[in-house]
Amino acid sequence: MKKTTIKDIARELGVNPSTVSRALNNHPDIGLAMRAEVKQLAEKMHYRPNQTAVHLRSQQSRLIGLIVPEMTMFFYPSVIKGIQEALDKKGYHLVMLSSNESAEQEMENLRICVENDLAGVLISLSRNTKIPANLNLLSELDAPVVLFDKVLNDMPFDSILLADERAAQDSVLHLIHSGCTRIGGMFGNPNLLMTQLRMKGFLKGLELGGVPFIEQLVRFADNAIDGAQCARELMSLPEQPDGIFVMSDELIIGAYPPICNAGLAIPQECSVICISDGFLPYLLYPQVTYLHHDGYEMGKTAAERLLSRISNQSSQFEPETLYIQAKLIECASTQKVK
Amino acid sequence: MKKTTIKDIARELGVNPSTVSRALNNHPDIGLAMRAEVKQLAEKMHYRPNQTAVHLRSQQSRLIGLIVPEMTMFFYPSVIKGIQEALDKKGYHLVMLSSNESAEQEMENLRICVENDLAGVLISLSRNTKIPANLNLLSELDAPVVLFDKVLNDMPFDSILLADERAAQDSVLHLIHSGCTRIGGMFGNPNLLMTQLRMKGFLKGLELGGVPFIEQLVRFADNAIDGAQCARELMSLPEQPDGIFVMSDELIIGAYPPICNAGLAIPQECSVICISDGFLPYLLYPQVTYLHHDGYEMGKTAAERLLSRISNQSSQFEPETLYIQAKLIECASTQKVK
DNA sequence: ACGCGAATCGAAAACGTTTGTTGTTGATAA
DNA sequence: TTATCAACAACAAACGTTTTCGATTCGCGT
Repeated sequence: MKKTTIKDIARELGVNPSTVSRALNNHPDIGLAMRAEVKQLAEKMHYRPNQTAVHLRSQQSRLIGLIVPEMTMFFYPSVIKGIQEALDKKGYHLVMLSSNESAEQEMENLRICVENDLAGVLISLSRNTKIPANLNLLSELDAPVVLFDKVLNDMPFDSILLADERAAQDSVLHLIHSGCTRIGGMFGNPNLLMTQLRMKGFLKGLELGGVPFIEQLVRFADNAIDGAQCARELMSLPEQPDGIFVMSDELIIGAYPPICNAGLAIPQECSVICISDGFLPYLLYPQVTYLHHDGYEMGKTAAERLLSRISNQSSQFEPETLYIQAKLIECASTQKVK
Repeated sequence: MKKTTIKDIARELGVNPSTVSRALNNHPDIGLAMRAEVKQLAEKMHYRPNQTAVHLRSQQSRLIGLIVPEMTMFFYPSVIKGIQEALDKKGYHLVMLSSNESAEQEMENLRICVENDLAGVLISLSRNTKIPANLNLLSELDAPVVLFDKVLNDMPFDSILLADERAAQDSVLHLIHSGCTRIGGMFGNPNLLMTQLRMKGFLKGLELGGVPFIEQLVRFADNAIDGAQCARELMSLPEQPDGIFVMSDELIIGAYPPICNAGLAIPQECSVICISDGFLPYLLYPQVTYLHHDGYEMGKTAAERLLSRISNQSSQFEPETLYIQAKLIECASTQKVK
């Protein structure tokens, strides 16, 4: 069944399409009688405005692109939820694209955003993205861009980040206050800004807490499997750690079983703390204390910022970086002292 | 910077826009020399076809809608991954909408699909959706619809379902083969088709295995919290179960801790099996044997079916129901006999 | 009676494509 | 030479809106 258009209504009523359009949009030029008549018929004919045509004519879309490296069960579901709520409120909708951790696929996704003339784009960068290659395509996109979570330095866009350094620092300090003196750390790929910041916070925490940095207790792993291996190495050292900071969900999931099975009592002999989306720590046994990396909050913040950039499109702007603070959620696994 | 259009290229070359369009689309009417010239200039001017205009003119979109009840970390991330891979291959993109378990929001989302003239829609129904209310809006949508996972009976659409009954039956039989004789069950909302089917499989499994059905050992819970409560009740019965079937991820996550803490050795005194997306069972301790409800497979199947309906739009069709088989993944928690 | 400003609506162009039709060449065949 | 036919490209309409610019009517004050 063909959809009814403005023209159909106009023909039926013997008026001009422009009149129908104005009537439906409550334009003051149209008399109240006519408005009512038009609206009533529109209702009766199940008229739905064709957003594609609106978009083409008005030159502004109500679609927002979201590009993520991979659709994992950590973090991104809650990010998406946050984004959607913010967008819904303003009548925008979400187009989901995945780069699969490939810079090429990411460019391809950007091309899709350009071609579909999306109103704005939210990006969490793939781990293989280098700056200059993607930047020219990004400049073709004259829509606002907001980066979140996975970003690179010196990009001319708004960024939403976890307060990584602070979260790592707080984690370490919490371990120290629980009585730890030999603190290990498990980190992700050292090329990532995120890793560097959390490393920095880790060191700062040690310094502030007056606890020495022990290089052998620090490991870098790219994924859960690596994480498990590193954890085994760590726990089989002659002088084991009495506290471990784990930088992410992906790592804790691999590292925790080996840590638990190493023969040390948790948390009495070895405390564990991590930075996490907040779901895993409840499931692992014993439960893990963590600094909550709130995906919902981050998604919401990113989307709101993007929308505000869209409405103030014209005005020049300085790119800003907003930080989401991580909150400490305490479970059994660090409560060494009573 | 304004985007270059076909008109710009045409003006630059002193030819008609239609020639440019045909040249870019390798229409045989255009000479090879002209084609090359056009393409070269298009490249140089960074021309990107405006998909909105293409869509309006050709009357076919390359956007697919996805409506889910809620963006949870179980199941849907892998579903989305499966959908995206299938869509990507054919050059379609995904618009994500959430109904938040509300029938009204779901209708609103459908309206969005209609207004944006999406090429097709994938729906996992909200738990509050009743048939007739949404059906008239669904009929306005002249694009194909495929339902998956959460569906209702007697809807004139393709459906992709887990082989629920079979999965439940296999679960129970596996418990029985492990030596269980007093088998409990935890189920979701009894109004859901999914619950009814899994209940049916549960009963069939008992029958086939020659083990009696014990009504007191069966519980219904709407969510994880309820699940925990029900599990406590179950485990505090005078005659405890020696095997428990749990119908879903949402329930096992609430129910497992009480089950573990009830004083029975797992799996020696009480075996546990569930139907799951496949992630939780590895995290819980002790690990849980499960029948794998593969979201990726389901998303892929649903998307492929939708795309095939889209290409054969014209031909009449009989709605079909496809079943995804669940595979048994064995962990420690049911291996009672050795 | 004349002019003037509201009030209401119509005509047409525009957004960027695609496509059916028509027109212009140049070459080939009769 | 003329008719015929490719080959190529221009013209114009169309998709469904919105919006600029006019056109018409009516009431009212002078």
